[in-house]
Amino acid sequence: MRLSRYFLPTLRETPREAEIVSHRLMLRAGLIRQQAAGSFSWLPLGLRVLNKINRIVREEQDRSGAIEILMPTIQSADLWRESGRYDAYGKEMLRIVDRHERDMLYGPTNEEMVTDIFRAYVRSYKDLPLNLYHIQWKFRDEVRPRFGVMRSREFLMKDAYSFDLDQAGARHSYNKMFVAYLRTFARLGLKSIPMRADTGPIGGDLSHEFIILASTGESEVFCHADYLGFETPPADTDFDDVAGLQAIVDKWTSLYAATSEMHDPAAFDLIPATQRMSARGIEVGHIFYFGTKYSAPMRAKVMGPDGQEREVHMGSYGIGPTRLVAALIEASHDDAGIVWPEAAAPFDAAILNLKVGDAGTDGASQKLYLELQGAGLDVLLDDRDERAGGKFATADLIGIPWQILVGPKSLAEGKVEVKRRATGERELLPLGDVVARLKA
RNA sequence: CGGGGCGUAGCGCAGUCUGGUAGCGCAUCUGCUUUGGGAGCAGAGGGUCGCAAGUUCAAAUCUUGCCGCCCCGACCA
Repeated sequence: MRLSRYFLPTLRETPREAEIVSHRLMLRAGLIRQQAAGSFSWLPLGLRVLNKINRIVREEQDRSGAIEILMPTIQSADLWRESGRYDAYGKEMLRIVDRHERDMLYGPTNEEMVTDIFRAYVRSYKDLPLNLYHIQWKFRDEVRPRFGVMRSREFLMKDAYSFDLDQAGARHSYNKMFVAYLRTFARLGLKSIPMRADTGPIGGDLSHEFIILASTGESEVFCHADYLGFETPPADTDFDDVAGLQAIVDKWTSLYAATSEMHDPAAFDLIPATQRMSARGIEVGHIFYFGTKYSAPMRAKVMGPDGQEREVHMGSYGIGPTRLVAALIEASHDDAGIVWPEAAAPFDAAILNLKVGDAGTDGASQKLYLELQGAGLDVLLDDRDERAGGKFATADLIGIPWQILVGPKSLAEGKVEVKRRATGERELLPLGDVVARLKA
């Protein structure tokens, strides 16, 4: 993409309403625009990041055996009356009446709807286990939206729903998501720690929040420092290996870890003092097992091997991609701007033509641009007729992992300077070596 | 929902107390000079001062009502 033809509205000054660093940087780097309280448009650069996150989320959901669908945002109130949640949910749910005076709602979550899909088609235990997920916009009419996309009213959520014949099966489904979540966050360059959680309005009796540590995090967390050294389950993990998965989950739940709501100071004090860690954290995922909470009132049953009908055991599993964008920034930024992990970066590399109009730098920039694209990289070419300083500031602000400076001085020796955003390291490389360096 | 704050050019702000020509910086546009870390000079464009009613010869400024946004608390992916 040529920056001169792109839509990248960066701001030099921080809009007044933005308080936390991720919100400030998202506005300044031109990722989002606020449209109302807790409601945001995603601008081109922000959408790129969001799409990259979604792709990783999808890959790990698919790897674990979950299957993608897409359900509507607007739901009928009748489904929610069946589960009893239409009255229970409260004012957070945005209720709408259509032209025929039918009660509708903008979905805050999809347990009822997915249960309806399930019961319409699945009759036999032989079709289990089943895990259906979608990535869809949700609306929760928060009392107080804040912190930009961290707590917005409209937000994107990956929500998965598992169906099993019994509790043991459901436990395995839960463990699959548990491992998939560990992998998803790790691939985004985040160290996540599963913490036992309150089950809240979704209900149920087994639940974990996945918390990433960030000094500006919204909640206080307490955990054993050894979690930071735990290894992420590898890509070739066998998700059908019941005992193997259970062993991974057991390991990742073996040490103390709790958010402030679930904190037990006595248990925390049992950790050796050097390994006691209290920090700030951001919740990026939440998983629940809730048994027959929905299958019972909604009569989602299958025939078992013994010829008996029984209610399926369910779980639900959420990740907020829009919130993850903010969480990534909270976890990784500096005074100059965002420092994207490579997996989430909107572009892999930026070429900075330091003297637009100069035949040498113009030609070299163009050549590099085509070469890097040909090598399969997403490249942003800063070909604006602007001073170099502005280009550096923009590139740092939007956090592209690699910056390639094409200026007349180094070019005189046939070289360009390659800079890493994360470390600030620079090296002078012959033009022809750039592709190999970035691919390495 | 309780408490507090703020709405003036795209962004950041001054002006409001004490009513009297609507300003500053950045951004934008034009020209020239510049080009290795947010350039310099000269010029230009851009405003229902959140909305409405009221007071007044006169309202960004005073009064009342409403709307929007932000922060703290309670609540939450």
